[in-house]
Amino acid sequence: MERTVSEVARLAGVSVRTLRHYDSIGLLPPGRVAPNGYRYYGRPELLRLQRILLLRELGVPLPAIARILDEQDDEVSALQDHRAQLLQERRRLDDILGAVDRTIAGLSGDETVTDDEFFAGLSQARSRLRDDLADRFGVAAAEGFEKAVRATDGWTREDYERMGDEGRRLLLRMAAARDRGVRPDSAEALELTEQHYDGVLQLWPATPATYYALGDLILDNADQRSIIASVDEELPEWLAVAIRAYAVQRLGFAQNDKKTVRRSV
Amino acid sequence: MERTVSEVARLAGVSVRTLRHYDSIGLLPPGRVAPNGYRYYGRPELLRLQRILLLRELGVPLPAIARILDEQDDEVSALQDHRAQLLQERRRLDDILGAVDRTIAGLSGDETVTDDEFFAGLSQARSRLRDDLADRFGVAAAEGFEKAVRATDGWTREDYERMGDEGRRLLLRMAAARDRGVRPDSAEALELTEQHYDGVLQLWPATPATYYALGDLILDNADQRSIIASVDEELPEWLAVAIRAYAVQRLGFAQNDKKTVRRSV
DNA sequence: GTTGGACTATGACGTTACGTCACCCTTTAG
DNA sequence: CTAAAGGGTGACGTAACGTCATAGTCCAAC
Repeated sequence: MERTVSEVARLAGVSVRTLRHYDSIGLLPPGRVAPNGYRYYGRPELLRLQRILLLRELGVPLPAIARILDEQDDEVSALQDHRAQLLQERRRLDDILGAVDRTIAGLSGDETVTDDEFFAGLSQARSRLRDDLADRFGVAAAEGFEKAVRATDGWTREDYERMGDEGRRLLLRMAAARDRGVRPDSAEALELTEQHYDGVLQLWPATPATYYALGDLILDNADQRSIIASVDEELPEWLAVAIRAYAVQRLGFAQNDKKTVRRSV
Repeated sequence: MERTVSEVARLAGVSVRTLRHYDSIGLLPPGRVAPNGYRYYGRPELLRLQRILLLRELGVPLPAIARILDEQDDEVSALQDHRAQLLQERRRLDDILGAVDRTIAGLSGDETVTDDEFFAGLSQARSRLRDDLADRFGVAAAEGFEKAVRATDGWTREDYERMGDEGRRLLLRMAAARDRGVRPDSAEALELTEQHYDGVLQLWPATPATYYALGDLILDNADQRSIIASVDEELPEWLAVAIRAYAVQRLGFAQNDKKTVRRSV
């Protein structure tokens, strides 16, 4: 009843190398090893191999299989844990797929939105933002915004989309940090927020006070909020706190000045 | 405007090691390398890094990113190819998830089907199969089946499920072979079918003629067909041909004998 | 007895995208 | 001038084997 490696391999539908591998990691030692080093497998080893291969097909990593088979780890709960990981993997795949789709749509000119419509929409979004800025910070701030915007006159649609990607990447990193439990006023968050501040500066001559107040704007302004929320549902609140913390801790904005800003509305 | 490794790493949110890696594989050489070996990155490298990271987040492997950026490979079609691979990955994950769920359900006693119901269902399926065998091959064959079945008297539900897994694994390997374009009468298919034949022999004293006729049974008998089709939609037809080929080429069943079998109905 | 083909064995490298030492050299602030 | 940052180059580890390269073993045929 003893089988050689190649016989077992043929019966089980695996390679000889796989059997050698399983031996070397101690997952499936042969029942007997002849003096010449040849491996021979008996019925118990064949049965164990069946169980190994079943779990392997379910995507369970080999060390986990060893635990389940040897240490009498509960098979059901082990599989349930594994199932949870598979689900997470699938969610990650879905996220990536969504991002790929959006990217393809953007790059391929998005038939549903022509360039004209794109720029019209951009212009509309800008004027809504301008009005909001004027409401909050006064006409001067809105004019500063318009002036900075003029610097983008020569931009192509691709330029905008490239910049959008860059911003989205930053938001993704913030979302990842939030996921890891990073507080919005921690040093790590301030590092990230600094990049946000730098980005904002390129489009708007923000002062410590106006940057502080931006924390409110991204919560209230529908356009801004939805951009951020599209990356992570709970990111707007986190970013708002981070922005205020950055303005206070790194830009020296004092809470007392807050009224000044409000008054300038 | 030149940045050191750590500056670039901080700005882009990657590790220094990653930049060294990208340099070593030629994906992102620094704009300038000082005599002391220090790497310095300029604006073009930062922009390239942005594009690299965007694609990386989309799950594109680094060599593919290099092709896209350097060889002017069409970005959109490259992403579409990538998208197709992601979809395939997700399908694979879904398949595994389904298998895991079925396995968990089986192992945890499947509340929806009690042991009593399980054995009742088993008994029903058996009697349907027995009737089918009697119709096709005569009462003697059906009795042989019953006799073999008695050998499983002491089996627990787990034993049955273990054996079902074994059978399913064989069917999976056949499905994989079929997917690769293996013909059901090729040598490789005969190897696999031999294992099917061995398995059948344990439950039923098949003769070359009856095994040949089993090719029809798995197509016509609803229970058998659905078991096989649940693994792969098009497997029943493939296996039917493989069974007939095996009976002829390995068991020496002659086509002329076919009438004999039919007559015995 | 030997020859040859089939089978077996043991390394060791390759794969993916870096993380993590270990060890050494510059630059810079005090 | 010294010590702390920060930079550099290997080299190993990761998951699960595939794929050589090299060498010993077995068995049937001559």
